[in-house]
Amino acid sequence: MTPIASQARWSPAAGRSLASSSRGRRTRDKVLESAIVVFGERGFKASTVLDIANHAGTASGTVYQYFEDKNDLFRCLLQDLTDRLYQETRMPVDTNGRLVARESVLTYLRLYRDHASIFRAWWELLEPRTEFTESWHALHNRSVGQMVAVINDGKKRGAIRQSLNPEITAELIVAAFERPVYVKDVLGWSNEITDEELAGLISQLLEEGFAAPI
Amino acid sequence: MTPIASQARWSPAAGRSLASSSRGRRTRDKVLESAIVVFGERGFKASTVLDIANHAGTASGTVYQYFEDKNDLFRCLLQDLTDRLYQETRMPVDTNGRLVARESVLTYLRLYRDHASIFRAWWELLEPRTEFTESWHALHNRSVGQMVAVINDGKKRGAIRQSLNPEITAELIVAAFERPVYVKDVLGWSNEITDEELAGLISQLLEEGFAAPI
Amino acid sequence: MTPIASQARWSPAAGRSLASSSRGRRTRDKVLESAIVVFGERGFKASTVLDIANHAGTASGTVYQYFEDKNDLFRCLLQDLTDRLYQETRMPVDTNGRLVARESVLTYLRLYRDHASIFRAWWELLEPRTEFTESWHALHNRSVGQMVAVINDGKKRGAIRQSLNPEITAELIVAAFERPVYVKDVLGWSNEITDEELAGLISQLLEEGFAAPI
Amino acid sequence: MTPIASQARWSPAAGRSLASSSRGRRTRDKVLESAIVVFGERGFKASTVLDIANHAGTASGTVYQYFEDKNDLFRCLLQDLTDRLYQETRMPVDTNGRLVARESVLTYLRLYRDHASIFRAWWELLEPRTEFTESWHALHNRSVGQMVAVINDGKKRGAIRQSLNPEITAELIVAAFERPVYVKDVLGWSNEITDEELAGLISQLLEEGFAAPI
DNA sequence: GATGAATGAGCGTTCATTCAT
DNA sequence: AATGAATGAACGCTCATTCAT
Repeated sequence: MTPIASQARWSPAAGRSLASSSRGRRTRDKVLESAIVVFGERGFKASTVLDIANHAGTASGTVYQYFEDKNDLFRCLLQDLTDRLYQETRMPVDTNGRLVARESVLTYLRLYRDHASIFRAWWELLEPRTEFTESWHALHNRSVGQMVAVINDGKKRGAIRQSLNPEITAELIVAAFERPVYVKDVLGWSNEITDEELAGLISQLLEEGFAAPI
Repeated sequence: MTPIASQARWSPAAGRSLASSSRGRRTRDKVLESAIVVFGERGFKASTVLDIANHAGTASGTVYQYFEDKNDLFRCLLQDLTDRLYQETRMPVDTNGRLVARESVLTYLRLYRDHASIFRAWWELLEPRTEFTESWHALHNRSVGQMVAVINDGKKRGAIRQSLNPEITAELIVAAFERPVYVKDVLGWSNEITDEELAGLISQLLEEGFAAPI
Repeated sequence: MTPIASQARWSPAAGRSLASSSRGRRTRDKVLESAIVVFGERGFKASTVLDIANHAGTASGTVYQYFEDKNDLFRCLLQDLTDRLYQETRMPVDTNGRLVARESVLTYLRLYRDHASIFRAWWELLEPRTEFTESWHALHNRSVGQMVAVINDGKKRGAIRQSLNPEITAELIVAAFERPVYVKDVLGWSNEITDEELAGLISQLLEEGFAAPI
Repeated sequence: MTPIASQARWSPAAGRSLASSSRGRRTRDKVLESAIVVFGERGFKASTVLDIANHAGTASGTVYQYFEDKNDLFRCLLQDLTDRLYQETRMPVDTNGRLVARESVLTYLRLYRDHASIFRAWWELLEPRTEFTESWHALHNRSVGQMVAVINDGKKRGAIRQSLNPEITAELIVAAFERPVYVKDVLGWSNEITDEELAGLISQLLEEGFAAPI
């Protein structure tokens, strides 16, 4: 449906290892985990390599054994995240073979929340345009593409009005659930919306709209 | 409806002038304009005071004649923007006395586009929580509040289903038009949505939903 | 007795005027007075030319009409002070023709207090060695010289033991009254010593010593 | 007698190390030594961090590995000094159990001379009132307190006249030996006074006064 | 005479990155 | 594999001084 991110998968940069010993692997993992925590707490730019190393209980130089630079560290983190995202967010189908948005939205919200730290850094790095922009775009396109599929399915079934532009509508729908979760989970501003309410509203919107029943 | 931002208006910090001579006013304006351009190009954090000064054709020290620091410069820019925003985005009423979202959304989109540079910096500064968070929140609440009014109006008229939670729905609607314009105008990723289409969809969503007519 | 400061008297530097019009004279005076106040409040280095100009109600450029630079401004102030000091602190003589220290010390203390602002800046400027060091030295030598005279007079009269080295003793005596007044009036640390007590002790020290009467 | 300085002892600020390797310790020591030299040459304010780093043969950043800022560097230097001062300047007692000033003054003078650079910076930092004022005050009070003890002891023995106010007199005596050493060793103006002469005079002053023997 | 806008050298400080151990 | 000391470019900001008006 939507093209998979075309960029090369992350792999250790020249001169950096993937840790062959188990001791090395443990250290590398600690660094990665610490990066998630620290990025989540302070954002990407405000996190220093020393912060991350300290949190991992290693020396700052150790980070550079496994990662070329701060960006490379994040690149690796991001690879993990997008892998999971691409695996876990598939468009579900209901018992009648209809594509349904509800489950998909719920999954997305859950993943977002679970990886809020990384999303936080990711957003920060979209601007000014960086190497991370493209992967974000790819993911976004995928979400939109899934929503387009739902809309087209609905149209075929006669449940959604034919005049609707699927792409634009999908963009709008995706925005409608992505933004609140960003504000809530990334910026940490508690709004009162639960995932269920959000997913419910999105479904309703697609299936019945907000108009009063006749 | 929604409380107006309570924070103090911007005024020159202690020791900074508002430029009494016309030469000074011209310089100050150049600095302000340059800040808009440079912030728009590189974002807030990546823009150095020297970048701005160079673009304005002045020495870096000149910036500090008029502004206390980089934040103060942005604060001033933001004041201008929010002033315009609060003035120009009022909820319009149609000939039958109904609140209508369409015009309001269009105005919002236009202002956003005109001041994309500032919005860009603003978003960047929301994280981690800064002094600019509150004013953003205030503006956001205002947008949501206006949308709540539209929904309640629709309910009273029997055009919107009674079961709808106005606050949550409004939040979702605002997200639906704010996000695309952010992505398009701030991040500069051309999507294919025109303002009219967006505003039209929002209206339709509120008035008829997306469901196929029976 | 002691050589008068040998350096040139202060006069307006090249390109600076002594104010010919009365308006100019008024401005110049305001600047001078403000400098005293501001130096007294913040010390020399921490006082900016703008501080002084603001306090005088003039523009910063105006200061440079009359003074070459910040140092020159202080140089002028210092000239006034040393003029007064050299005029007013003469070694007094009692009815029997004996040189007496008491009055001299009191005068010194009073002048010090009246011009604490300038002394404050002066001390600050002694380090690292500056052009103001020499004049300070000259004044100090004068004080010491006067004290030497008192001691020699006392010796001649048989009131002070012959074995005493007049120069060293004088140095010590001058220190004994200068330091407390510096700490009190310049640094502003209230100690409990009044001028009278100090002068009295100095006299007693010279005339009777601290030893218990036999 | 006099309360010991109550402030916290110096320890590396957050994020600064005490150098765990011997190479680091060597560097840190070089920085400390250089600071003493440079402060001694130019005073505190006029010494830049780069001056110190250059003198130590390191990069400016290296200074910040060990010290939070210029003040912190001085704070550390001061700790060393006051430690030695408090250890080494105790009020000595003669064979008859009498408190004697002579040795105490000599010790003080020696320490002062050995650490003239630091005293120089210290004095500079007393004005305007800084964090270093309190510790200076504490040390000064200690000196005065010791002198008060000597005077009271002398009174008890009947060697010093009863009418003398011990506090004021002590203040004056301390000034009498502190000031000349400051002028000589800190400001570097050679006066002709040797430590022995100074200490001798102070003793004589206390024990016999300056009056001629009857 | 007076103004105040403009300058820019210079400072303190940060932090990603390197590299000897 | 891990360390942490060392680096130095780069930034934000200050302020004495100049000069066109």
